Amino acid sequence: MKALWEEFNQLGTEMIVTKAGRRMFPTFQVKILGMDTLADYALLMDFVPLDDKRYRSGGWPGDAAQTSSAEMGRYAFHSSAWLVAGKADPATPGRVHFHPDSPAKGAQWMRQIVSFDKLKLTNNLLDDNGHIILNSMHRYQPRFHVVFVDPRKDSERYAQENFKSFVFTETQFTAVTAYQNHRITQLKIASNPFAKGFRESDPDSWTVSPRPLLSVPTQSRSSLSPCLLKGSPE
Amino acid sequence: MKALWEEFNQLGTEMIVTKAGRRMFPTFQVKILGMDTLADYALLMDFVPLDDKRYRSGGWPGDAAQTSSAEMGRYAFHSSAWLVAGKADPATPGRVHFHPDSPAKGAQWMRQIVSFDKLKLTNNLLDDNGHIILNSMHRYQPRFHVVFVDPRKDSERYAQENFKSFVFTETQFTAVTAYQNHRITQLKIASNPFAKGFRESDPDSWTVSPRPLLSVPTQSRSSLSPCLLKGSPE
DNA sequence: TTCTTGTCACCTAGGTGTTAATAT
DNA sequence: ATATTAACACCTAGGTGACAAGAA
Repeated sequence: MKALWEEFNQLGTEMIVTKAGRRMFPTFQVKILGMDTLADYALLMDFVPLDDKRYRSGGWPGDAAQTSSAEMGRYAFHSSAWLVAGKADPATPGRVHFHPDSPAKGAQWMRQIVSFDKLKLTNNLLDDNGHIILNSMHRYQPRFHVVFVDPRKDSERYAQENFKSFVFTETQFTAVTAYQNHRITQLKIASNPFAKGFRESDPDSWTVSPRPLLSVPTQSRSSLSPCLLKGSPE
Repeated sequence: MKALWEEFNQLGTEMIVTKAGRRMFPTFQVKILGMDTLADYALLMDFVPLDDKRYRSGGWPGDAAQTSSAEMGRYAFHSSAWLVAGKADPATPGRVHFHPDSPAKGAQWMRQIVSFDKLKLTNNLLDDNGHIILNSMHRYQPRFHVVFVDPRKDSERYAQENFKSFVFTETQFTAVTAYQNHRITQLKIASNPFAKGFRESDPDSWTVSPRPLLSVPTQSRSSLSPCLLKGSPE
């Protein structure tokens, strides 16, 4: 699903945040290699601000080249640019999302793709469902962490060497309470099965190729320790 | 939910088995007390034959007292008795269902009621979904086991003392591919939320009392170590 | 004006007993 | 005859963006 992340990223990925908590789409998922089969690991994610700015939806009525004709919708006027609205709001409570299967053996984690589809984003500063709290209209970079559960008694001493972090730049996004770029909306509708109700193309054409994905297999992912991971998040 | 199990048991509980696997209803669930908060435990269930017999649906056309008029359905003729049809079929592959949260700390298990709602029963001898395999038209007794995960290196030596088993006789049942006793069918429809589509009573009456449960709080559960458990399965 | 909230129709995903057809 | 199977309508449970109303 790396291609899908990059397709969103080229448009400027947006993720909805709600009071109750909203899943990410695409889902962040990884294929893991190189773990000690018999050792225990915890897998988790967190989110770091990409900058210290607050954004707002900008209007470029004249930019007809970027936003041509037909696919222009209600928010098309907003979709052409993000403008800096000022300094970032106060940082949200820093939370971490443990993959619910944590802890588990290396063999278990490597058996198949690990999916963080239970992770939810919220803009409620007082959330007590354990969801990730983000500021709307701010940009974030998801991070993935692997923590080795050290069996030694004085494991605290080795905390620094017992985890590795990974960043996939194509998964960065802007948190929003409503989509700003109409092209993002259309791509979500086209690719998220739960949004199928808003598709309006000829149903027959979906039968053969359910998703109009770009077929650009660009290899631009970044990782702090690429040797440990195979593939990339979905 | 102990009252519900007993209500079914008084009629002769039946559980559907299918090729794909079918949940049990009621769900087996327990409230646990007395664990070591910091120790690891695995929780699991298995099923033992209650006897070495095969049953068949018997008909007592004359028993009008038991099966009176209105609630008689298509299988009413069958519902009045179970007849012994002969010796038990060859034993099914003996399987065990680990609660999916296993292993976990005692504190985690005791935090709330533990529910075995992921457990599924099948009659497919070649099942490879890890479901519990049972012979249709045979009677079974569910068992619940608590296994202490011994941190000692030679933990195998203490295997015998590191687990305890519990039996609740009100959860015994006959495995079937289709319900035989029409009263069981009606009680399932009345009490299982997923069968709500088959309820046909006055919708208004459900508003106040969603389930016509018996209010007989008979205390007849058996347990090999009652002191460890509080309450009973649902 | 711009952003946020709550409700909604419309989906996915999967658990029910029913029913008709098939198997034993 | 009796038991099993597979397709089905009808539910629960919850994930979508649209939309109208509200807030800043």
